[in-house]
Amino acid sequence: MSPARPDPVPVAPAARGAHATIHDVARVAGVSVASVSRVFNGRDHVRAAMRTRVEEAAAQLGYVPHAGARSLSMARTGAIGVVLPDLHGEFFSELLRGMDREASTRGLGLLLTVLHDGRGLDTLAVLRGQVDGLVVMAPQLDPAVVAQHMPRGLAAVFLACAPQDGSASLRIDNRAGAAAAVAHLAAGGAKRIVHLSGPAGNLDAQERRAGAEAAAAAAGVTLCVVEGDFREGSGAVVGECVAAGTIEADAIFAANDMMAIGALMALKRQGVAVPEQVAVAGFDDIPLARLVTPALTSVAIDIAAMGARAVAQLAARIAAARNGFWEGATDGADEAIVPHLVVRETTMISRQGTGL
Amino acid sequence: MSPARPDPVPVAPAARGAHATIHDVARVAGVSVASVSRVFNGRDHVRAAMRTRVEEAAAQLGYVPHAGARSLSMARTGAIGVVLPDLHGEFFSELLRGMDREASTRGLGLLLTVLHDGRGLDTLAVLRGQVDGLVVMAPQLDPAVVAQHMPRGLAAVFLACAPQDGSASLRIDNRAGAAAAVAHLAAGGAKRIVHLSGPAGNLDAQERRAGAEAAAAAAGVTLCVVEGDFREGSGAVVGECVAAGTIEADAIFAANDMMAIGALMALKRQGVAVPEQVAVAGFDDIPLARLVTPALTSVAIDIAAMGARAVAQLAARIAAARNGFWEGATDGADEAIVPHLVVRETTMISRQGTGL
DNA sequence: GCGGTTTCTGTAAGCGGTTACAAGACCGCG
DNA sequence: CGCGGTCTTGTAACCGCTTACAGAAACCGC
Repeated sequence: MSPARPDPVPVAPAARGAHATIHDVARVAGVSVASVSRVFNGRDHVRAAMRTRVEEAAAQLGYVPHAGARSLSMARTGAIGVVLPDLHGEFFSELLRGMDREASTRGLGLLLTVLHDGRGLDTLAVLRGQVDGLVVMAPQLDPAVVAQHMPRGLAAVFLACAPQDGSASLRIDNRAGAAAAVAHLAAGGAKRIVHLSGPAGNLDAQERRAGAEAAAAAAGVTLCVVEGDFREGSGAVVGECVAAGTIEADAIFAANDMMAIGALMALKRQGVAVPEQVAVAGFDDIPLARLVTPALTSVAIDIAAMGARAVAQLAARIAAARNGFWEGATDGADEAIVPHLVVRETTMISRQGTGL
Repeated sequence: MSPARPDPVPVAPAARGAHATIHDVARVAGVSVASVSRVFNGRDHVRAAMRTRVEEAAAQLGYVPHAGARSLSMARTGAIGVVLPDLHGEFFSELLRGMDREASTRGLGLLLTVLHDGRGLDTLAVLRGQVDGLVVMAPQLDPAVVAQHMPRGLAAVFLACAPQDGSASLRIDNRAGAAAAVAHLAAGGAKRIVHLSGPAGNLDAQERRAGAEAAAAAAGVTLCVVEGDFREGSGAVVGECVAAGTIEADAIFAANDMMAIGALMALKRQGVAVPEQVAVAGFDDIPLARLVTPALTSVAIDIAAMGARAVAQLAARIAAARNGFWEGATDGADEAIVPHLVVRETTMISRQGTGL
């Protein structure tokens, strides 16, 4: 090796289009980088004179700290990863809205990752070092597979999907919600209820179905199940069938609102009176539910609150981890969110005088 | 200084809850960190034997590269910042959906930042070093202020707001859309149209209003403007007024669908026939528009496509910047998205036999 | 005027990767 | 067997920032 290396050159006059670094500020202000850092982070003792010199230099250079570098040395990114299934409709805007509300009060950003049908879970790994924790919602996936792909040691909260050990989770009490809807339909006089379920592989769908079946049994009414896909189209098909008499029923309970609305529209198109001839209820209580005519009875979840809660819980776990409770007894922390029934026109029957 | 410092200790046996680093992998595999890096990044020549040793060590330790460190040394984060006004409803889920679609095919993540009413723009600065570029949508803000807060040298695309110099922008041709709606109402026989505008400070609102006024003038019909707030409530108020005759009108053109729906519901409640007595049209064509009864005529924008386009344009700018075109002549690149009218029941009038 | 504090400020070692550069391994050939 | 060239691999210098630690400066009472 040549004894004198080619002289590192002080370099970087912050010209070009590039950004000024903390070194540029230090040089211009005639102080050390440590001092600049102190000025920007407050806490430490810095003399007023130096503070103003640094601030002036920074302003002059248009210096903005580099979040990436900062997060690397502080081992804290200030962002949380949100992993969601393919986004559709109001459910997701509400969820994100709630998450954002909570995250922004804590000074956290939201890094969105959508699990598209095909590839997907590998992207989870990529998140290490880019986020402080993860909120994962993947009702369509096998929990074991998800667990396997989780970056180890990263705080996580699971939302509305099968619980993982060692991680907190937030679940919707689908059974209770579905049961409430079916009980309500039965109380309104329905005798033959058709349950339009979600896809068989989906956990929410399974639980809602179970709740519906339990309530039907308890109320002594018959319940037949038709599998749908959570989209308007499958609701329409069932609506047509009921209207045509192919399926004999006096009430439809759909596992989500979009299917309920599809059914409702189909019934209307076919001239079937709702709720007089067939009552309809959905699940989720999307904003649209109260706007369709007749307004749709639905099982409501405060989606935004759920999102906010998930973020709050994650923040707590992150804090705990930072304070040394490594994979300690901090787990558990499973919460179930109990939905409530919102009764509207599609079930306002008084066929038996027992309607609510 | 003591001549022998306290011996740095090789440390970090990847135990604890922490993650294994590239050094751990190197140590276990008995190679240098450079080699591990090479194995993980493919490109370079590495002998098969070493590759497998490294891969085994990595698998054994559950090693996952640290995105933060990686982005620091490569000066590329793999994420783009999305800055949006307060999220509401389907518009945003569609927008995000489109952005995500485009971003994920390019291997980019989406870092969401919502500009809440009060504080806000300072958060933009925080993004430096955390994202490779920014898609900014801030129709409610003064462009000059936004420009001032932009981290210098960061690629950006502005969405549906006043153009910034040096940055690309994507705009909705609000004038054309509003004009089409008003022209359609006039063609259907409307003589006195009330335009329910958005908040005065909002650029979209201003442009839609201008388009409506121009079209009304061209068609020789009277147009009176009432300022709303883009939410259902203000639509309801105007609906009530029209029903009560406080405002005399035979057609309502609202600057967005939620207000149109609010008006529509109010009219229905008051027993005013739509479209026979009063026609109604909205703007945005949210999914809800076709589901209300009667179905709402609206000006449609392919929101998801717009989001996708914004991301694509940003990706192009980022690539350009990386290739040395620093704030070069690459600017301009302004695109306008022309919306189209979707005619539905609320304007299917044939009062004059001229209805569409 | 000097040791003992207390308060600043600078030096340098990380954080976890990438990568230019040079050194070593290996090969074919005269 | 020595030599130039091609592959592999290791060393170490960054990327931009934080922070433990130590040195300098200022202040104090004697």
